Amino acid sequence: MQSSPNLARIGALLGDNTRAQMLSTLMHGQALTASELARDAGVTAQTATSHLAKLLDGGLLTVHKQGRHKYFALAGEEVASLLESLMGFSAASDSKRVFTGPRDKAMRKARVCYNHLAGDMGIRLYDSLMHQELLLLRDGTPALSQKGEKFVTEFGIDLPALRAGKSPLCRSCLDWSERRTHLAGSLGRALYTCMEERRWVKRGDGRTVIFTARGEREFNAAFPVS
Amino acid sequence: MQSSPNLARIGALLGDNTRAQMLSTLMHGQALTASELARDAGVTAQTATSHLAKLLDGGLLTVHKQGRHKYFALAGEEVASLLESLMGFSAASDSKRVFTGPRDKAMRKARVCYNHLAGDMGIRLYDSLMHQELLLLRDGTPALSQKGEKFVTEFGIDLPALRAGKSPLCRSCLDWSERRTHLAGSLGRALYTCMEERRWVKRGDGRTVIFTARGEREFNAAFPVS
DNA sequence: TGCATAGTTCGATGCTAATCGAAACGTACA
DNA sequence: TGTACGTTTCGATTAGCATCGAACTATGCA
Repeated sequence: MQSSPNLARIGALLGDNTRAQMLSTLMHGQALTASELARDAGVTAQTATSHLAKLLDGGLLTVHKQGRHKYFALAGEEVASLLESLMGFSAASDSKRVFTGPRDKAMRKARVCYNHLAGDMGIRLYDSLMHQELLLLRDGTPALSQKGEKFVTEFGIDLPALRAGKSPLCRSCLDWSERRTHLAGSLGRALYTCMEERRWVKRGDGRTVIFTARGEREFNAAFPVS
Repeated sequence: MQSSPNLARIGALLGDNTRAQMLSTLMHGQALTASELARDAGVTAQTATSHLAKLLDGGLLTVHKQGRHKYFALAGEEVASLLESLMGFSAASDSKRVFTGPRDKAMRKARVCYNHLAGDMGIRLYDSLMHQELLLLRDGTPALSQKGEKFVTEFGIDLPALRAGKSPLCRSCLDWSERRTHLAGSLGRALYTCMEERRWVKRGDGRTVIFTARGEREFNAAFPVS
């Protein structure tokens, strides 16, 4: 009768502070070991184990064993995207809490979301790609135009390698601070990686991304908006 | 440091069976009284009161008092859309549960999602509007073309009245069964209402929507796909 | 004015789940 | 082979919260 067990199940999974903290941390995009996650969340290893087992069972995480370590990561873009919208909703409805610290300002400008660029700069990237018609919407999902394929290849991206991967090339992801959509997918991640390699950006505290002065200049030149 | 309290807060709200059931029920789109929701969820009125207070406080519901009754409804499209994606995720990851009953089949074909049409038929509607260029994408969100304005007016929709309302005319909503986007917003709701008035559809169990034979024929004629 | 019904508040109860200490298991490395 | 470290299992404790009975307030109707 009720499809609610579904909802309650996933809700309960997200509803615990420790697990929420772990998921938040994993939104950075890196895979982390059980003990790193435990330390970060401020619980003992035993407790972390039980939480991670639940998150795995719920399909939110994947694990990959390496020697005596276990690396945990978000199960995929979909999970990241889901979390991003939840956090967005939460931030919006949570008007009591004032989000005006410098840290928050940096988060709004640029942050990483499962290894792709989000925040104001993420949206500028998306808008620019759209505006230059490097990216087109096909059935509601973004796709590279021929011009776009040429562009990203020249930018330094190995397109065939990305296509060979199992995750989709382009996905859109809803930005919580701007309520606008930006580019995710393996292409989104590759673009961000290129920016790191070019030293346009470096990671700040938490999920924040900091543009160097030169980085921002070159970003604006490469991705102009109207 | 952690933006997790946000996540945990909303998660905890959704993580209770009774509250999840209430939200599920409210996804039908109708506003219901506290006692109706209590009965539907199988709890006493006191319990329902406490849950509804929490959901209100969390920004998921709105209330509107009428005499000695209190009508509760989802706080808006965004909430509905959020719940829809959560349920979708849940259904996808929940591969143990087999979703093959006749009821589920009906749900996949057509259901109501906060008073607009979802499921297979919802997507056909969206695709048809796009294909006929009645609907265009502007900055990623759908918008009516001039041709589209004419079309929906002739279909029997009072466009100026919708525009006067506070909720946006067009929104896209992600369909959990099809993983595709369909039309929400006040226009989406108005189109569904028109279909009910024309007796193309009637409500079935839960959120299911049943097309009459004539209804489906006329729907297909009005909204052809490629 | 009085009665019925909708909704709320309070307090007590019971269940679920998070937490950690202790101890085990498994892998790496010397 | 032994030691160190990452991870897991088990059991006991505890805290939070959903639930309901009982009593209260508020609204509508006769």
